[in-house]
Amino acid sequence: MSIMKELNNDIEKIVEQAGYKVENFSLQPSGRRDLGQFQLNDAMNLAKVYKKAPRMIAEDIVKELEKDNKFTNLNIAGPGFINITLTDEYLGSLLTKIYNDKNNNIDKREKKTVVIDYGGANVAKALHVGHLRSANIGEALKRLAKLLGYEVVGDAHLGDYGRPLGLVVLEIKKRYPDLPYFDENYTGDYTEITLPVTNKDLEEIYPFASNKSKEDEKYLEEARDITFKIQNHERGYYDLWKKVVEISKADIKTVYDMLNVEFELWLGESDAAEYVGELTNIFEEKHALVESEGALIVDVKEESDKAPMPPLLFKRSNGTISYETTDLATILQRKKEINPDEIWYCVDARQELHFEQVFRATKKVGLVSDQVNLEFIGFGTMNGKDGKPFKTRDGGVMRLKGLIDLVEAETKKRINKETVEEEKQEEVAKTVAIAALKYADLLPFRGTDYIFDPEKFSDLEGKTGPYLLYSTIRMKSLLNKGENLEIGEITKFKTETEKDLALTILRLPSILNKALDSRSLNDITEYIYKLTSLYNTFYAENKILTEEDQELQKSWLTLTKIVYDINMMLLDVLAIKVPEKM
RNA sequence: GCGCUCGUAGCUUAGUUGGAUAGAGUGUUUGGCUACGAACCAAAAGGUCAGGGGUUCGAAUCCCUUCGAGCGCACCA
Repeated sequence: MSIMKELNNDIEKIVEQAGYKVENFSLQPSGRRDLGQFQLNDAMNLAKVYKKAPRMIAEDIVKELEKDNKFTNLNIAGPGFINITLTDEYLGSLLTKIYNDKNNNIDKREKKTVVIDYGGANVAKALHVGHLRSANIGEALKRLAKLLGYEVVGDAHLGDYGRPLGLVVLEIKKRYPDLPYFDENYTGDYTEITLPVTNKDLEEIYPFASNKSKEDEKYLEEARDITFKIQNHERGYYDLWKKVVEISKADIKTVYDMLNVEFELWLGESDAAEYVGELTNIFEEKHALVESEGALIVDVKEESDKAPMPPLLFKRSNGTISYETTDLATILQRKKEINPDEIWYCVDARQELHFEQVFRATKKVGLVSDQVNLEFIGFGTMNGKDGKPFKTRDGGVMRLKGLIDLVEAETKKRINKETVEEEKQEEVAKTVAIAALKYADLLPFRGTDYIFDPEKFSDLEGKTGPYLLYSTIRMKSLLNKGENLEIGEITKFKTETEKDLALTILRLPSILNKALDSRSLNDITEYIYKLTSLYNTFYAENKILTEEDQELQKSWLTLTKIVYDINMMLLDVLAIKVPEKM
């Protein structure tokens, strides 16, 4: 348990001793630092319960608090705000405990297993800027949940199934009809064949085939036929499909690697396919499937619905399964293979209705136990400056790789040529670029749409990833230079800045838990900026290495180390790497 | 039409289980490198929290309403 939580519990007991019971007691950082470090707002609410003037209640509480010598400057303001300040000695001792063990500044949670679905990349299509959010948010949520004690499994959940792949295989057949894959008499091993198609070709082939299928009915019919063949594991077509997936997956992986996104599982829609039969049986046993206009649907309406709820499409009139069904099969698969307590879907907010339908159908037939929490974690759309979904100037989507290159070109210009060895400069430029990109993306609240502007991601000053890296590296450099000096205890504060810094450090456990509760990273991105900029103020105010008061110097170095450790931990949660120098 | 998400400084935004004086960054103006890394620090100016009404000790936050924006509403995924 964090020391802040202990302090919170101590004060709750003191309030009880004063004769008052508060629901969900929580000590809050003060909004008026001129009056105190912490504030208790409960006297106003207690006034109604105990039918007593709030200021009288506040006085009772303060009287009890005064008995404890770790508090100072206790006062009551306004209608009954209680302001609490910790003595320097006590505040310093709290920080020393955090220096000794960072678990004193974290509140872990009860263990549970969570699957996070945050990939959604499609085979044979380039990752575009729209994939940035799910990758960043999902990866960071996963790391945050892990830090707080959950078992977490991230799944890339590749879009590797269905008609798009049929189209790609068809187009390859048109272009290279002589490949052994299409030769019925071929009896050799397909894995030994080198495909004359690169990932780059695939990215061109899919849009080409997709457009052609819209104009050419016969072509579309052929694609449907090939899709069917692939799904039935027909020799040749199935093997070519696997090859295409393999090529594309390798490329997708390199982009995710750049973003420090690491999936525990690289499963795809096709991996859930083998569960469709079992899934259909379950739905049939529960009599949940209804025929409608030649298709099989599941009625997912509920009485409390305010809006019309369309039925879930289980099987299309042409016999193929819909992506709702694929998602249902995936839930069944995860239940059988992982048996998680929760499944989180980190996807674009526009998919909310789809997942609502899937979740309802899941519950309707009891696919997973009622205890299992299926959660839709939607994020806002990336819009262009015109307020519409972002498009490049020529109307296309901007590739993720292109965006990374763009930012990298900016960071490259700023590399410190004197501290960074020449052979490392390119790698450092990339690391800093990724930091800029990820931090800018994680800064706005998850739920709302945000304006995507490539220039915004290229900002390297102010509230940005590079600022955090720069400051953190500077702390490390300072600690290295002072490695022979004493460190390990905080006994003295010189200015309010240091105390602000100390109080900000103590807020960490509640920030982490709030972030996990709201499934949003902006609490963390805001916090790390606040902490770092406060540190930079402190850094500019004092000359630490030449300070003559050794007790003060020791306190300062200890403070520096604590902030440095928190920064490293939080940047790791955000999946942002810190170079040695930049 | 129905539903969902929103509207905060010139721009991008935080704050939304109700708390005291709405915070940042950027841009503009200005000051600071012969002190530990200036991708830094300091200061100024910039707000009818879309408009109106209500709830109460207290509203950017909750409720109602008007205006405006984006998105979704079964055989694409």
